Amino acid sequence: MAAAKSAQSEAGPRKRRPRDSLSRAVILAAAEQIALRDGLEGLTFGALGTELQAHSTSIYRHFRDKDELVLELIDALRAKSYGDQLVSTGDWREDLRLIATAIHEHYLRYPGFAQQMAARTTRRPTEFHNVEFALDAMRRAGLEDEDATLCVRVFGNHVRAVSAMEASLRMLDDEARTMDELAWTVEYRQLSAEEFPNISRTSDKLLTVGDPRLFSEGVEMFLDSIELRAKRAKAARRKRS
Amino acid sequence: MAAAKSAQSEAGPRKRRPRDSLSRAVILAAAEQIALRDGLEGLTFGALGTELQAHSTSIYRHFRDKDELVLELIDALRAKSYGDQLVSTGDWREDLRLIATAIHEHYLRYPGFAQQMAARTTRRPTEFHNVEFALDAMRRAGLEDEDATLCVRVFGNHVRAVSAMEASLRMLDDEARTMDELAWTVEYRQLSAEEFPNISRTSDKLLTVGDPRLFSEGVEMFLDSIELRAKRAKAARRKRS
DNA sequence: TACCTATAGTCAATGTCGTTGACTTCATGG
DNA sequence: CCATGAAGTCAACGACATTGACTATAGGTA
Repeated sequence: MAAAKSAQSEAGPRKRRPRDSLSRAVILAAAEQIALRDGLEGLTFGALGTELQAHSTSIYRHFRDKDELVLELIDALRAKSYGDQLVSTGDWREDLRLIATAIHEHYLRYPGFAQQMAARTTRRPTEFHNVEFALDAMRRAGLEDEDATLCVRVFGNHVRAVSAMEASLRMLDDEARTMDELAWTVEYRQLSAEEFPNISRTSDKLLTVGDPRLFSEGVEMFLDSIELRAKRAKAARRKRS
Repeated sequence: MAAAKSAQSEAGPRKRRPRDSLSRAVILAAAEQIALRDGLEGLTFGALGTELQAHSTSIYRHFRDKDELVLELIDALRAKSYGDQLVSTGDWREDLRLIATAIHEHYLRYPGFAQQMAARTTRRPTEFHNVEFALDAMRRAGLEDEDATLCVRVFGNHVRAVSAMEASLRMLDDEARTMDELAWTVEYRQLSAEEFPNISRTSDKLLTVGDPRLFSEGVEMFLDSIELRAKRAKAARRKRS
């Protein structure tokens, strides 16, 4: 109730931040701290202000709006997380597993950003590098350029979309998640055998939603499918010549 | 400036809604109208109040909070959209295409709900029916129960996740979407051929993010992969006996 | 050195949300 | 015919992003 006007914990006439002590880099670092600690929903201008010991609206001197800040943050996190890990092993299957795993783990590390990371194109070095890396693996698998560009997109969409969905599962409140998981181990076993014969027969084998095997098996199925396409292309080439 | 206190467009002392004229069903119908017209972001309690000609907070007499309302709405839309369309053709590939297409189209029809529809388990008849339908197709494809349950999940996750991602693309403001699409037709063609040889070579063949071929090709790749698994299982059975 | 000015940080205010608690109305049934 | 409580209303709250007016200050210029 004394003199302290704003939410400064200690007394004293809260001082103004020194000039030029804020910058995009400083703000992004603070944003990363908050995102790691509280998730994306905790990343508000208010929280940023507290973290920076600055007024929340000072951020508008450096970013046009929150969207611009979030996009920059996504790119920074991506570069830091797997920007330097993508080194070819020489084995195309292993390389595609590598990039899929890197993206999957990255999304699960920042589940609050997963949705935006999956859907948007950042057109930044990290993204270019990913595409180049995957295209090269596809070529070594034996795909023609047409198939390679198609498969890069289909495979990339799969990896990003499924990772984002898994991530969004982890963002649910405990109550909702528990209910959802329970459904697959309880409710599906109680369905009538006449109406749902296949579910009844296999109900003890049904996987729960977040089962870790799902992602890796999905990747393997794509790899098989790519190999099949390469064989077909090879056969077509032989026939033509 | 006259007597009208609230935002009623016409004069007159806005009347109270007759007792018991609201119900979950009435509110859900209004919510669907708004969702169709303005998308999920337009579905606010304020908008619901206007649509119903009722006070926004009256809704709390029928739904605990907004989340409960949204989940109910998702289920209603799903049942209406493809609850009765899933009739087997006898051809397992065609059946899996059928359910994939139904889900894909449904998600694109309600892009604002796609994220929530993809991630959450509703454990309602429509969902049970989908699983049963897909399991049956897998069995007819020749998969053992272990593989069938796995593939149902992997395939289902793929379809829902990719559809949700495509849907979320359509939710971006025009500005962001235009920029993102332009990237694939312009910026990727300007990358240096030394640093990104594969991109340079294939840049005229790169598909744009929302290309309709991507979804159907992804489905076909999965179908090929499922067929391959079935063949392997058959071979293993023959060997064993 | 003393002043100017562009810029960075601050602050108060606005508008949009979801949600709450205190009201008012009114159909029912004792 | 009044008491009860459920259904609709309303004002207010707190969180949020964003805006425009302000104020202090670093760096250049006279």
